[in-house]
Amino acid sequence: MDEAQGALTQLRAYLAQQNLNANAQLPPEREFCEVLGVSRGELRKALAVLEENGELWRHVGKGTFVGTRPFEEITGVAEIAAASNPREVMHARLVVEPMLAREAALNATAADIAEMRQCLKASREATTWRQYENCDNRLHRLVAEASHNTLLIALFDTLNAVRRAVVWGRLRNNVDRPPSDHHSFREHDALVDAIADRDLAAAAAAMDRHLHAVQANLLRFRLAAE
Amino acid sequence: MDEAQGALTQLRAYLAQQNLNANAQLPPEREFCEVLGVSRGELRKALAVLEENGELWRHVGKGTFVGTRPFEEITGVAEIAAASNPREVMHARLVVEPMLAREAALNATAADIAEMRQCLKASREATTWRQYENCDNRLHRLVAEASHNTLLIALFDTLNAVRRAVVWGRLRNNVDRPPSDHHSFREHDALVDAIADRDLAAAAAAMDRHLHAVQANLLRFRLAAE
DNA sequence: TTGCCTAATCAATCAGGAATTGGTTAAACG
DNA sequence: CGTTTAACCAATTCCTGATTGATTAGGCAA
Repeated sequence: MDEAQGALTQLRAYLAQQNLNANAQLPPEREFCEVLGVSRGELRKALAVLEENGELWRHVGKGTFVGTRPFEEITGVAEIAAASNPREVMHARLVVEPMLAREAALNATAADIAEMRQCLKASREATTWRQYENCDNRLHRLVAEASHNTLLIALFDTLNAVRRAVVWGRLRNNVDRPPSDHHSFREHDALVDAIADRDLAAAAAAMDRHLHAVQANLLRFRLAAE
Repeated sequence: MDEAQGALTQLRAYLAQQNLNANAQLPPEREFCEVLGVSRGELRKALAVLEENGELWRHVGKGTFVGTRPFEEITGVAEIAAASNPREVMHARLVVEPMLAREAALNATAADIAEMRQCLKASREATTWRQYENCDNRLHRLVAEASHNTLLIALFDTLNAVRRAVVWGRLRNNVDRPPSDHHSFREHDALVDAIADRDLAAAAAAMDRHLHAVQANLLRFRLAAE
C-alpha cells in the first residue's frame, strides 16, 4: 500500500519542488523513473493518475507536460473533404453564407463595398471561365471579409477549401466564356446592393437565392453529364 | 518577336499535348526549359504570363502546378486564436450555432436526441465545474453532430477549438460546483425540447437565447474580475 | 497463480541535413 | 542593349536517425 503509492508521492513532491509553470516539459520516463528511484511501471501508473486528474498530459513522441492537454488539432482540409461530398458542401454553404452576407450588411465599410463592386465589374469582363471563377471566389470571400470577424473569415476559408477539394475534378474548358446573361451576374449585383443598403434580411435572402441557383445549375450539369 | 513568343507557344503546346488535369505538377524549370528547347529566362517569362492568367501557379520549393493557386492553407487554430479575441468568438458562436440547432432540429435521429437527454442528465449530476464543462461541450457538439453534415461538424470543431484557445486561462476552480439553478440547465432543456419537437425556429431561438445568456454571464465575470 | 520488474519492441514525433525548386543577381556573350 | 548562362538565395520537401510514450513478453519472487 505504502509502496504502491510511493511513486505518486515522489512524483507529487518532485512537481511541488520544481514548481514548474504550465506547459513545462518534464523528463522522459526512462530517466525520470531513475531520478525518482521507482520502476518505470510505477512511474507510469502515477503519471496516469495525474493525467486523469488533468494535472498533466502525455503524447507519444512529444513527451509529458504540465497542465491541461492542448485542444485536438483540427483535421486537415483533405480529410474533411474525403469524408464529405458535394451535396453536403452545398448544404453547408446554404447554411453559412447567407449568415455571412447578413454580417457583411451589418459591418461592411465603404471600402469593402467598393472592392465588391470592382469585383463585379471584373467578373463581367472575364474572358474565360477560369477568370470568372477567380472573381466569383473573390467576391464571396470579400463578403466574408466584410463581416470583419477573423473567426468567421477563417470558417469561410475552411468551407471554401473543402468545397474546392471536393469538386476538385470539375473544371470548365478554357475556350468558352461566361455568357453575358449568366444568372450569377444579376444575383451578385442584388447581393452587393443589399449589403450596400445595409438591408440584413435582403442580403441573406440574395445570397440564399444565389446559392440555390448555383445548386440548380450544378444539378443540371450533373444530369447533362450522364 | 517570333522568338520572344516562341517559349509561350511551346509551353502552350506542351500543356495541350499532355492534357494534364488540374493540380498536376509540371517539370522543374531547369529540366523544363531543356525539354522545350528554350532558355530558362524565356521559359520563366512564359510561365509568368500563364500564371498572371490564372492558368498555373508556382511556389518556391514546391514547384509549378496547373490550375488556380490553392487558397492560403488554413491557418492553424493557434494562429486564428492569436488573431481573434473573446468578443469575436462569442459573436461567431451567435452567428453559427443557432443555425446548427436549426439543422439539428431538421435532421436529428431519435438516437441523437436520446444522447442529448442523457447529456443533460449528466450535466445536472456533475460535481465539479470541469465535469460540467465537459458535458456542456459535449451537448453543443451533439447538436452539431445531429446536423449529420460532416462539413458543418468540422466547422463547429474549428469554432470550438478557437474558443477554447482564446479563453485559455479562464478556468473555474475545482472546489465549487455548478449551482442547481444554473441558467444553462433550463436553456439546454429548452434547446433539446425544440429539437425533439422538430421546431426549427424554436431550436434556433433557444440556442440564441442560451448563447446570449452565456455572453451576459461572461461580461459579468469580466466586470467582477476588475 | 499473482504481481512486479526489466527489456525489447512499436509507433508517433522531432531534429538535422541533403536535395529540390522557384526567385534573383551578376558576369559573359553577341 | 538584350540574352544567355551560371551561380547563389530562400523556401520547401525528403530522408535518416534519435527521442519518447505505449505496449508486450519473459523472468522472477512471494
